[in-house]
Amino acid sequence: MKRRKSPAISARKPPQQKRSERLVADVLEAAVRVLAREGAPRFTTARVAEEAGVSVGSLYQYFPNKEAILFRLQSDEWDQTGALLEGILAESDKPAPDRLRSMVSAFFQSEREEASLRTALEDAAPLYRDAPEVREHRETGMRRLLRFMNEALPEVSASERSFAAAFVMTTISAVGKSVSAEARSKSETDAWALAMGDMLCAYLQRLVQRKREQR
Amino acid sequence: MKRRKSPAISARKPPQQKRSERLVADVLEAAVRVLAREGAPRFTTARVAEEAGVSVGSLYQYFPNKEAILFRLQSDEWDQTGALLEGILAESDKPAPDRLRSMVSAFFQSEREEASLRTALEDAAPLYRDAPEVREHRETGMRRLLRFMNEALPEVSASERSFAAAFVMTTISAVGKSVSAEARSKSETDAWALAMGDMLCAYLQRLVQRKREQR
Amino acid sequence: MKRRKSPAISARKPPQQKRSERLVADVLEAAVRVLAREGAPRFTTARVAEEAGVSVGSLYQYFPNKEAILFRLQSDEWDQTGALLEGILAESDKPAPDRLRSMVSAFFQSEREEASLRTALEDAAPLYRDAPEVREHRETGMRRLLRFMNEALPEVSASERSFAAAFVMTTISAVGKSVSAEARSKSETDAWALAMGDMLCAYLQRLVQRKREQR
Amino acid sequence: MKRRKSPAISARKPPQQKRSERLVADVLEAAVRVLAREGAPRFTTARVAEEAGVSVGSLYQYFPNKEAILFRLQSDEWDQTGALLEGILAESDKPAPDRLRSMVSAFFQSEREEASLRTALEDAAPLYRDAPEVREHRETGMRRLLRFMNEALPEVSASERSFAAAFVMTTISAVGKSVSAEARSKSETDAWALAMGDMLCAYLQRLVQRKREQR
DNA sequence: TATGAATGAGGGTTCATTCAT
DNA sequence: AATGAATGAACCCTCATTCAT
Repeated sequence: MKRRKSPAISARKPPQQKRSERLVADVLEAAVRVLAREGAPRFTTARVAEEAGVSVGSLYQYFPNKEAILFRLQSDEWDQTGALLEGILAESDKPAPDRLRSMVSAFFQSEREEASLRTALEDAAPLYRDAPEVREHRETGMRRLLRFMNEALPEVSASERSFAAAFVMTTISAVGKSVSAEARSKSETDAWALAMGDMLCAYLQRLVQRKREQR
Repeated sequence: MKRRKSPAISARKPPQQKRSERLVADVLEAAVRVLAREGAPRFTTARVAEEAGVSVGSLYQYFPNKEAILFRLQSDEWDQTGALLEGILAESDKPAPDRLRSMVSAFFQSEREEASLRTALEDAAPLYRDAPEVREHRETGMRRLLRFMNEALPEVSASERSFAAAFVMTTISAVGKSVSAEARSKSETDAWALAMGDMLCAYLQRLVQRKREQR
Repeated sequence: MKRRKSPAISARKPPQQKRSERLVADVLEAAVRVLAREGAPRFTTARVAEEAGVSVGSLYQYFPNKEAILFRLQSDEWDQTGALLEGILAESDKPAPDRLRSMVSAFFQSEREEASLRTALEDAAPLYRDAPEVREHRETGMRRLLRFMNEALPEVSASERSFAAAFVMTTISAVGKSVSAEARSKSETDAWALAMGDMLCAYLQRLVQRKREQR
Repeated sequence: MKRRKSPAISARKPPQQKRSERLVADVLEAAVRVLAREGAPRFTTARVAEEAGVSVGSLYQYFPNKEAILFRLQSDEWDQTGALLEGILAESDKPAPDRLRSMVSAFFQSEREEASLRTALEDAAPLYRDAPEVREHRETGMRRLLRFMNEALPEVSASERSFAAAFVMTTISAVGKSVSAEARSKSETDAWALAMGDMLCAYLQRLVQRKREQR
């Protein structure tokens, strides 16, 4: 596919006054509602502005374009979830497998709770996906997981650990999306999280065993 | 998210004549090229018609709307891949785990090979996702996998098997998408397929062991 | 000044049918009216379409963008005037100075006759000025004038002749614009043409004399 | 073309305080930079204000609208160049033709030196052209040139002199614009000034000769 | 049956100007 | 006096779909 322009996506200016902060917050909340209610294809700046009770002009004073709003939504979400998951992975008093399971469960539930928003954001991904800012988020996430992996798989070589981290991250995040897309109930989501936890622990354990057998 | 109109998506009329079949095929091939070359947002009926060397009018004789073309593309793809994977899973002379691994590998590679098309189709998913026909495909896929699971996990209860099938299917398909989206090399894709095979086998094995321990 | 994108400006497709030709003609005529009536800043595709009794969509089927309409207007005008002037300059039975004077007069009058259009087109020049097609027109004009100069100034060196041609061309065209901009009466325009003719002839004569004195 | 509203264009209030003068000067300098850097279509009040380090509100305290800024730029330029040229034309110890040539040269060079600004101002002309203040400038210029003509062509009738002045003025100014638009080098500009000087002198001389022959 | 011209609502974005603070 | 947030009409352009030929 031809690479298409991916225009600036970062916030146009940092809201400096109370008034502006309120406006930015209003816009973002309105965006969430529009996205969830109307879906990605009907997510337009005009609709967001109207929903926010604000003029389009004002909206464009704080977001350089439509993509920026979506990216901001996604970015905020990543930040929140990221912090949550990091907290879980860092509880060093618990055994590593338990932490992994908890993390998966927390992640799946958080995806499920705002399923319609998640799906819509996913649909809108083509609009912000190519921005360089996205990389950073991904890398931050990777660093967090890697820190956990270093602790959980000390015997395994660095390169293998690195691969495992990428593999686990992709798997969790991809399956998480699917779980939210199918909008299952809380208990059903738990079942999925359990299975995923099982599977990942089995995988990590196998990595360790293999290492031991090599000696 | 509000359920939006999901207009008819099935072919408008079964192509009854050689001429028509040719036309439908031309359109679909053109659609693939347009999608891969221009991406989902620039996938328009006009462009497809032009690429196919056909008039828009003719195109609308055989497809009720744009979504129908996309759905047909996806549908054909599902049919093909489904058949391929079923073939692999059904090779009853090989051990089940080997078959599972082969299947994952075949699937990941097929996703990778037409990555740009896959990504574009994924981007266009909101346009056809809500159609009822999609369910059928999913169910067909499930049936196939279930048949394999019955054979691979005979000791496990039917309900557990059913869940495992859904879980495995979702995981493979979700991660497969990610793999194609990142457009990795053949060898890198192999590494991912290997890891995924490992992980799934570990998971299934664990299901069996747990059953045995319960006795 | 930073160079800004100058998107394609040539006709989108050659009108192939009677119907289309009619449409293109209607649009161009409407464009002339809009330009003359409302001025360059209010020259919008919507207004042109409405004036032409045509939908915007149709307009965009034959012109890739607004600039293209303006360029086409200018281009047609250049073609017409160019042919007219070439005819005058090529009347080899008349003395060269007479031809030059006739040419200036014809040019000034043609500029005056559609003064408001000319002014508006001039105002819109920034929109099409950077297109490569414009160069061609200028070069065609230069070639024509140069042919005349070769005949009128045989004694003068080629490089001097070339410079003189550029100089004469720029002068006539620049002053012609001013004349039309000030929308003078026919007789006043004649006076200006006369003066310009005098001046140019004096200039050319001086070039020749200087050459002779060098010998 | 319909006469469109030409809103007040003169400075909103005479800057009475040092602070205000500074602000007006800052805005004008910023305007020059914006115009030269971004071109006429991107010349916006917001950009000018930002470049000047001033709020839009302040800007509107001293200029009633965008056009006023542009007009002021043009006006200042006219004043400056006018004074320069008058100085040259008034050097009564030199022969008239020499003065005329010097004047042309000075004018062409001054146009060339700030070519991008000149072009942009020219592009913006539709915005301020219709203002009555423009007439005054033109008339001031005419008075200056006329004074020179009276001295250079004493034998010629007043009406003829008057016409000649208008003709010379228009020619120089029109061709000057073209020269700056094509952004030639200093030496090339000199060549053009030389030719223009030659031509104008030949023209004036011819006027005189014709007068003498009439006697 | 095939064509492709025609439609026009709707999309994203800009900008001159005002006015509450 | 100075600020700069807010406005919203207006702009250019696209595209799914129809229908006269």
